[in-house]
Amino acid sequence: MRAMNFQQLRSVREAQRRGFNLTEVANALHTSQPGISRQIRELEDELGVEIFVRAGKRLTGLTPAGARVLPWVERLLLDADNLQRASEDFRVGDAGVLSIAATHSQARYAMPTAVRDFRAQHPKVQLQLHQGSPAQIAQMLLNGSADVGIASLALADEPEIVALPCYRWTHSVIAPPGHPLLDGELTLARLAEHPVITYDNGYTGRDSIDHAFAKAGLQPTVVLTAMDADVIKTYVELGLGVGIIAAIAYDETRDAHLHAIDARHLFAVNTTSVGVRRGALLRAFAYDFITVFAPHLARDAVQQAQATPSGTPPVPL
Amino acid sequence: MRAMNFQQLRSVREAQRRGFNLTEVANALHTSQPGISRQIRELEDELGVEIFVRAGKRLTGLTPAGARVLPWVERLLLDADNLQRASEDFRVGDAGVLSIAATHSQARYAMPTAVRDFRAQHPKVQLQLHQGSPAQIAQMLLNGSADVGIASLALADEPEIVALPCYRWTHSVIAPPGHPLLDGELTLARLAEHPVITYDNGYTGRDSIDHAFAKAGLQPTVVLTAMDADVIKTYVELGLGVGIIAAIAYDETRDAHLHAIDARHLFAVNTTSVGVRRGALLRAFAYDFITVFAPHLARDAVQQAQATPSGTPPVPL
DNA sequence: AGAACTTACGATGTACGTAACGATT
DNA sequence: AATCGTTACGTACATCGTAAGTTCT
Repeated sequence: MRAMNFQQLRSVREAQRRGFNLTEVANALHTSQPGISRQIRELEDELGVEIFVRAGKRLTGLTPAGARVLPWVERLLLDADNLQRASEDFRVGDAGVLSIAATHSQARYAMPTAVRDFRAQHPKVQLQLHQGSPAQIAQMLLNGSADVGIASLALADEPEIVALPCYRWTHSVIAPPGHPLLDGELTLARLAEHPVITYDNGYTGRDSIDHAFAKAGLQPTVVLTAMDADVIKTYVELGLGVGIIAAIAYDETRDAHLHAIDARHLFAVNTTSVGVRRGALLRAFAYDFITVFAPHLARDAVQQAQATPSGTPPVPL
Repeated sequence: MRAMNFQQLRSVREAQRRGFNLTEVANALHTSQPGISRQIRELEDELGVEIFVRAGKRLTGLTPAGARVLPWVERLLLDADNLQRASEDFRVGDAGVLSIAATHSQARYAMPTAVRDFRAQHPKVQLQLHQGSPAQIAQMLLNGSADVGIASLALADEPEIVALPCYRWTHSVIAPPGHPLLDGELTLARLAEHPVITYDNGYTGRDSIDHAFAKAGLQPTVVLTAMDADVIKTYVELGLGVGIIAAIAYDETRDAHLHAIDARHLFAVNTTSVGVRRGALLRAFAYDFITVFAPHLARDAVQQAQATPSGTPPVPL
């Protein structure tokens, strides 16, 4: 009696993730390519169903059966991880690794106090802080390389990720001392007369900036974009233009050589969210971190949200 | 690199189900007892956590870690079944076995037309009809020996079972021709003057019968109880008393030698539910059966309900 | 003494990597 | 010709059942 095993499941999952290239899968799983080939065949035999479409000898895609079956493979492997993590809480108690993926803005301006408090509470937990775009953060959550993601609402696009709103923030305009924008009322029209430096597409509320200008029928000259406010500030100091950054990124004492004007009346309010993979169990301290970062998100609330709330069973049909 | 495997998981699950008696587990899983012992040890080693409490050599209970870990073991095995079933739909198409557990009343009076229609739609599906008490039905759903359960709302007690209301029904009183109860208005007080024959505790709305009498401060003489209306009718015919049965169980032509009086004004309305295990994927035809039985329960609606709606993540804390 | 779990051991079978082969681009 | 997947094969290791050993009731 030969039964399904986890190595087979991993092979199949990885084959899909790596675009059906078994050689690549073998490298990723640190084993030989013929081994992978066999594992996949064996699972297909076991289930009595072809999972992959084979064009001659190459794998080129998923069969309908494969598409139906794969979500369950993912779920099974996710649950296997959950089982491991559930026992880790007992095995090593309050020690371990917490991997957080965040955008630069969050890591630099929103998270420091939470990280400090968390470290005090859990000195034995090693923190890994990964930076990336919201899309990269989502990817890290999905493949398990990050436990917690912190970014703007963009995470909510992915159905397998639960995004929990943490706090709301607005933009500020920054300019060098003496800049004409600093006098008088700040309007979109006046702002659009100057060269603008702001965030890259997809980052930190860039959408709401674009949207506001578009809605007003204005086309500002964006002379430079960057992933983070520090870079933007640098170029604003150099006189390349005025900056539009998250209000939280301006510090009156540290950034004394720049002036900030509240711009909350110009651009839509933004929301920062904590993202976690749906259905994934986190270590106890990971839930603690979330609570430290956003006090209204207690463990129960997060788990409730993760449990699979909206109609998203692994199998759509 | 030795990894977790399903046999270990099965051993652990079965050990809990069978009250920590490994010899019994070994029989249930058709293997040797030392094998089970090893499987359990291996999983504990793998997870680095003791799952079972050992008093000397015997297993006596779950450790706190075990209690935390076991729901994930269950989930993993459930998902493994789901994976199998998902592929079965492709492997054998519209063939297979559908196991339905129902109370006698449901099987005898509510299900026949649904079964007939279902058989016409799915001639290649073998139907297994199991009878049992609501508690037994719940048990069968939980251990996978039934796919679909049909019973009164009692199924809803178990959080791992989703009970979907199907239809509502009321009771009738039956009596032999010429019985004094047949003349005049039927009241609880008059009913309580006669010996009563009705369902066993826990069956088919027995609760609502008891409750109605208790609320009226009456204590009827229940001279005989049975699991099903056929037995009750037999003894009512013999003149042992008047019967209280589900209205649906009285057929005017077949039961011509008995008279029925509508008793819906005396006892609370009852609800019959279809129960399925939460988180379990069913074969496509199983969803079809549910829809045939209760047309408002389409596949999507059932799956939605199964997905884990109310806050019941596998791990409570 | 008996029931229940563990340890020990030997046979069977499974898993995996290397190497050779076949097919596709 | 190069890339990619399959087949073949031998070794190493894992699994499982039997039998003996140990501990608790």
